[in-house]
Amino acid sequence: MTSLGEAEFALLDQSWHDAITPDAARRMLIAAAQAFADKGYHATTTRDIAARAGMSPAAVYIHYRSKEDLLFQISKIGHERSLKLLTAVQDPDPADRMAATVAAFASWHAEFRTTARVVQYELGALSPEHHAVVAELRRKIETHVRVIVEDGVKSGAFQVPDQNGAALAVLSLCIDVARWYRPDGKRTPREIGELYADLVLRMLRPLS
Amino acid sequence: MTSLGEAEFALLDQSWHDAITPDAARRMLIAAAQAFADKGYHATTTRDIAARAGMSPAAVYIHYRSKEDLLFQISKIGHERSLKLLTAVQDPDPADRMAATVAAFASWHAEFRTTARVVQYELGALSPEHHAVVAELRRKIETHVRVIVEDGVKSGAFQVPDQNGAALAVLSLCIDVARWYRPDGKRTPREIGELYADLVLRMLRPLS
DNA sequence: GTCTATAGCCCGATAGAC
DNA sequence: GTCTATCGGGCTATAGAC
Repeated sequence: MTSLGEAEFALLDQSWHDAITPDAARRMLIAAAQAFADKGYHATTTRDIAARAGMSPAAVYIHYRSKEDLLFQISKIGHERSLKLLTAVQDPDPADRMAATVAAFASWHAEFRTTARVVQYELGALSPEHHAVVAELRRKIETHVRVIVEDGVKSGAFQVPDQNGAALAVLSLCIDVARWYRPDGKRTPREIGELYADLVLRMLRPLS
Repeated sequence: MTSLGEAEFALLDQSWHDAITPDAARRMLIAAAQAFADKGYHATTTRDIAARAGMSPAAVYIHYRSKEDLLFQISKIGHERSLKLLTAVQDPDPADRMAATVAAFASWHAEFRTTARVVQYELGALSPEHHAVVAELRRKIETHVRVIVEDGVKSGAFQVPDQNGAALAVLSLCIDVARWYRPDGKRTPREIGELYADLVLRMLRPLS
């Protein structure tokens, strides 16, 4: 494993520390998240996951029911994390709230790109029952952003012809960071958050 | 097959008519594109593809070397199509050119969502040699958009703190349409193009 | 060009020892 | 809780008849 891989493991291990115990279960989940993010769920074998975690293929089934169960845990907790990120922003001014929300949401998709890619691109691999759980979390995320746009339009801070369309574009912009971001790229996650907060405020600001 | 599926087939058949002959090869390629877009490359079996095309599993190998070859044809021609879409816009005014470019690029990702999803989300499944061919086309697409931003900044039509960052955001916004667009959604591809052209011009316009 | 049949391989998941 | 060994099945691709 490269030192970049080790750094990423340490970051993810800290990030998942509260949610998953014991250690072996967490190691397996992080291995799965990295494999799913790299190659996609269907291209990943349970043997891949076990090898990344330094265990035998059968060890996957000690802590998880199936490969899909592993995906569900990553997706569910990942969605809960990103929703919590949004609800933590409490600024009463709509423009400030939008800027802080976009900065947090976009930079999360860069910093936790591994988790974010699983969250955003592997929905279709979930079982119908598990997909329904995650879809409910996604609705909450979408509503949260739409409300900020609506508040801004009410207060006069924003002026857009299509509020739902604008909210869709804001979410889309942040989510797509998980697709193009590379850890060795020019911009840090924080810089991406700042850049995007600025671009979104320009997009929503009233025409002068 | 549903009537929606038949309508989509007719659209794609027309779209691929010039590029792929004979008919059986084109039918197979369209079947593959629909399967890859629905479930992803790795989740799609050659049996799926053949069944969608109404042929036997072995028929895939009459016109294509492998499953990956089928993916490469879709990806390469899809990238060429979307690049051609951009170079067709020739307006001398940077703001008008950007608006027309974004409208065309975003609406293509909606109307040809099936092809676009393969183009944007299955790069990792290409062989290294095939990936290199497609990566060169992607660089041309990125450069094309970056030049419009630069021209607009030079002319004073645009004012942004980070030109590369702004070009990245514009491309990202259009590409992500392929992820969220649904044919039965509220907005037509044309309406999405118009919405996005407006939002992008707001984003790039000088602060007053 | 298209079919049926199948070779050869690898997958997800389980059994049972320790 | 982790291992080795393996089952049953589905996969990509090919062989050979028509």
